[in-house]
Amino acid sequence: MNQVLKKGRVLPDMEREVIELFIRMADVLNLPRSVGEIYGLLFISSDPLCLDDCRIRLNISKGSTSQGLKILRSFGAIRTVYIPGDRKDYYVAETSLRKMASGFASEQILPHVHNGEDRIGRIQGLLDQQESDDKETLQEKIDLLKNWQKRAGKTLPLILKLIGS
Amino acid sequence: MNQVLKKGRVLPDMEREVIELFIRMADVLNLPRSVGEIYGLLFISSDPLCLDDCRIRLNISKGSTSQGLKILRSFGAIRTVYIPGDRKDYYVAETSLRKMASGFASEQILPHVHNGEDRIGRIQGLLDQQESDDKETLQEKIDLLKNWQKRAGKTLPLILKLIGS
DNA sequence: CATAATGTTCAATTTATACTGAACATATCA
DNA sequence: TGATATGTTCAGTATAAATTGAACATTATG
Repeated sequence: MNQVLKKGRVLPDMEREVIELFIRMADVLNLPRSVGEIYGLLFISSDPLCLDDCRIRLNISKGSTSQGLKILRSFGAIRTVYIPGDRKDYYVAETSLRKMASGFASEQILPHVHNGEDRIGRIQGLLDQQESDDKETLQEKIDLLKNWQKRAGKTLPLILKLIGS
Repeated sequence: MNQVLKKGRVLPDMEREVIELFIRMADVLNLPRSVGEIYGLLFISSDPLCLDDCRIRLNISKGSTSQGLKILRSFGAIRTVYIPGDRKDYYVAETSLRKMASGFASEQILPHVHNGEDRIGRIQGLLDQQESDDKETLQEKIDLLKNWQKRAGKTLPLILKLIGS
């Protein structure tokens, strides 16, 4: 099939459905819609696409496309391929669930976990310098938080293991 | 400590921090801010609170409070307690991570998983009734999607197991 | 060096989502 | 029964987030 025609044609039903699927996934993962669209397009595309390919086929702006690709790169959901004699960057979708999950965990989840750790530390500090009649009860609750935190920290890597290759 | 005074006083630093922590958690889980606030307040409160207690202390609207409590009830993050001689509903925070995670999974995650299953079925249908030169490649990709779906379905219950009691 | 090609950034705008508050439903009480 | 207390619903509004597009970097090319 002619490359130019292929890139130029409107999205057929199946591509639409696949992209829609990834839009929903993006939504669940708290990622912008455009990120789902771009990943879906790259996932179903038979060859690498550049920024403009995505922009045109999805009918979204340059800025959104650039941001979207950046986010996808940030957790390893896409990978750059070099095409000789072309200055543009071309992308393909990474298909290893393991890689993506691990990238997503470390880039999008861990920061929140660490943020939570900090905050719990600060809460403990506030309790320590406080004199109150229900100090013990409060301490129990903070201990509960610490326990959740610990379990979250341990479960995350286990999940990645479970997801396998 | 006097019950009336206690309920009426402004939120002290520690409660603020705890609530802030749950606001962040709610954000990660794609839940409205108010849901995090309400859960946080109930979590740190030493006694059950009714809708109006939450509304007043958090300074949010009746509607938000009602909706938030409904969402928290929907996945078992809070529990109603009966207080004799009072017509109001009183709530306490559920503290079993297991219960909450399982409720959250079945109420907030599984519907998306099922939705995805449906869509993948539809995509397979579209491919079946199509004659294209790259049919095999596309079938491989759909198979990949099915594989992800299957692993997601199997991993979810395992996560719940891991989280333990 | 000037021009063109490519990608990034960010202020302004649009869009999606959550929140508000008044009207409503329901239950209790006098 | 009418008045009061409690909670829900939902149309309108406010808020937060994503998107746009033009200006700006950067790099290549003639």
